Amino acid sequence: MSGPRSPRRRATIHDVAAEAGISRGTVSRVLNNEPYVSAQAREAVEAAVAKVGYVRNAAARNLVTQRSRAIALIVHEPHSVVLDDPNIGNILIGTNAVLSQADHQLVTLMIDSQRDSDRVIEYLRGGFVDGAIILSARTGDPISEAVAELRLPASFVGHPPDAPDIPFIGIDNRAAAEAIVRRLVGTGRRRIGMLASGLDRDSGEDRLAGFRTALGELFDPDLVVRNPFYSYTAGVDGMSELLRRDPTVDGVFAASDAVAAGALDVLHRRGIDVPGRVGIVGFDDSSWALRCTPALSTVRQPAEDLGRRAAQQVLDQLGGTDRPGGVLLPTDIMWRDSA
Amino acid sequence: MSGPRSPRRRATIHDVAAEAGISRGTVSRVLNNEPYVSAQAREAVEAAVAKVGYVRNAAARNLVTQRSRAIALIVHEPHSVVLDDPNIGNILIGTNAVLSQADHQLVTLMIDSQRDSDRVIEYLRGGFVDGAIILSARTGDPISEAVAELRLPASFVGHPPDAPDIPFIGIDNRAAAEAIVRRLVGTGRRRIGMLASGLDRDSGEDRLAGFRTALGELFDPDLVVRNPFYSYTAGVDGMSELLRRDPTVDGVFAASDAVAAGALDVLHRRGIDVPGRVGIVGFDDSSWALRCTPALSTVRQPAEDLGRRAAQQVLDQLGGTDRPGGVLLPTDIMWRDSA
DNA sequence: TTGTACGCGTTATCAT
DNA sequence: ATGATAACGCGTACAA
Repeated sequence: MSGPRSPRRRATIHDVAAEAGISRGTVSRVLNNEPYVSAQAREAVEAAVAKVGYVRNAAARNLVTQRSRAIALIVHEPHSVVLDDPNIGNILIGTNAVLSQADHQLVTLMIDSQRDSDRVIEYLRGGFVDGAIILSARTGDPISEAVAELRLPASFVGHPPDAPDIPFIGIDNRAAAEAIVRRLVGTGRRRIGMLASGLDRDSGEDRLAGFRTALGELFDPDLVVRNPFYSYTAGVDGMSELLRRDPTVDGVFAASDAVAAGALDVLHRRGIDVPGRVGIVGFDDSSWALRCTPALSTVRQPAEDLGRRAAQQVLDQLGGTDRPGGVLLPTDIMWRDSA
Repeated sequence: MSGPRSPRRRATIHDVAAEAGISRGTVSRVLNNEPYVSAQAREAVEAAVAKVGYVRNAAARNLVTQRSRAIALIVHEPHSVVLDDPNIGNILIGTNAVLSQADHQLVTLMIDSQRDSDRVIEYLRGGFVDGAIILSARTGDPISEAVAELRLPASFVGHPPDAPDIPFIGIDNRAAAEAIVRRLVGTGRRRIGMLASGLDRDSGEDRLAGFRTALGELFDPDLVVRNPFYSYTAGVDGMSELLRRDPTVDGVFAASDAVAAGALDVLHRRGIDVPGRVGIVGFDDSSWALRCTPALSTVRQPAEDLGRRAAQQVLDQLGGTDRPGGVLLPTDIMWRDSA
């Protein structure tokens, strides 16, 4: 009942033309919904297509049109981090929505090793995609270099790369951090620490810079605990360390909600009341924020919109519009119960 | 300093051949590391490649080789669920590892609308990929049908599809559920409820069936609360409903760890001791499990291995090996503190 | 409105 | 070991 098993040759335009008794040119025109085809020819082609089971060959089409109608989203992270990052999912949603609308296929590529990196570069070079959106690129990234060298229409999200004139879309991490920390200071805290993460990229650096600015005189370098990852575990470890350094801390700025969640659990476990004795704020407004008790005060990062805008930037470049520069989206403070 | 801006024509083999002063055939041989090329020719080609900045065109190559060396991973879920599902990330890791090893590019495609579905089918048809791995397919899925019709080498993960002879890789949800629920019963609980999710697919159905079998006489249909999603929120709502239906419940089987986490929070909030008054077990052994207090007893799902095996199944088919049938991987019980 | 014929950039076959 | 040349399947001027 499952039809012939042999992988019989795929039908081509040629076969359709023969079946319909007309030329290949006309068949092609019908397939591409071009004008100047008689209704009669159209019908004949459609019938023939159905009969021979024709499906168009993308490689051949791409070869001649020099386009693939596909856009890559490159996630340049160790895989384990990908699943924990609440923003990536939303960025994906936004990107896919815009691309889908424009009839482009989003293909997600992940890089988890040198080998992956090389292969992805080959993939980009090969012309499998017409453009790329790059997440969390680091400085001196081979991917960024390849994109530049290929002059591939691209947009970087979450990271203003080295070159100043390259299109990117992000948020002002520094200003956002400064704003929420100021507000934390406004609640009367004086010994405020930071659980800093991701210092190998702009987001981490900038949040720390904003923290420092907001604190001014109050800033104490001893109260900054560093951890490479934006993770729950980083929060657990960081908070423990922070309490060790100074048991009198009364405020905490966590570099992300996941970090804040870890810190919160440490505080709970030690019976330290939040926000009574310690006020804590996070960053992202991810699903963690509402899952915490008390609900986390945090910076809302417009992740989905970031994805939409990045996709749009790439499409614009494809459409011949001039390369846009960088764009910073505004952030909001979601003030809840943790501070 | 950033080089010419004009998108000058990409160099082709032809250009390389001209530059090196040899034929295109030899250039192609060098590029593909084929034997029977003189060291001299090899050098000349390498120099020419560097000089003219040649990169091979994938479309042309795919057209003639009829292969793309790319494999699709199709995530057939509403996007919002994707980020919450802890298994997907691990499946991805496993799949990518195997494919990377075999020098194939993994491209992740997500489907979040009818439009997406149609486009992805077009993508598959177009020959952009040599095979596909399909996550959480549902019965009667257009994607599954397209894959079958195209005779595309494929492997379904997490779902034994309708057709009995199609390759898939999964776990025995029913047996796993039965095992952990038996163990829960073994702790002396008598009023055990289930927070059932994902009933529109095999995993949900099978876990419920296993639950029922394990309970035997103890089974009470009133104690099964259904929710379409495997989410934290489903756990919150479900647990509330369960307590409403019978405040004396002393055991809960949550269809996933996320669901269990939600249920646990409800229990905490009402001051119901776990595992003292209520024992609760989950499913997945995801990052949720250890994040809960008390740590969750749960079924360990070998997600990464699922991904590896699925990838291998596809590669095997590509290699001409016979289509493998379905494979069920064993699961373990991680017994911790929540029951 | 339709057909013809060329070109897209590679690989593969067959002489040499 | 290397060089011609024919596919691969499609889009598209250009001619009719």
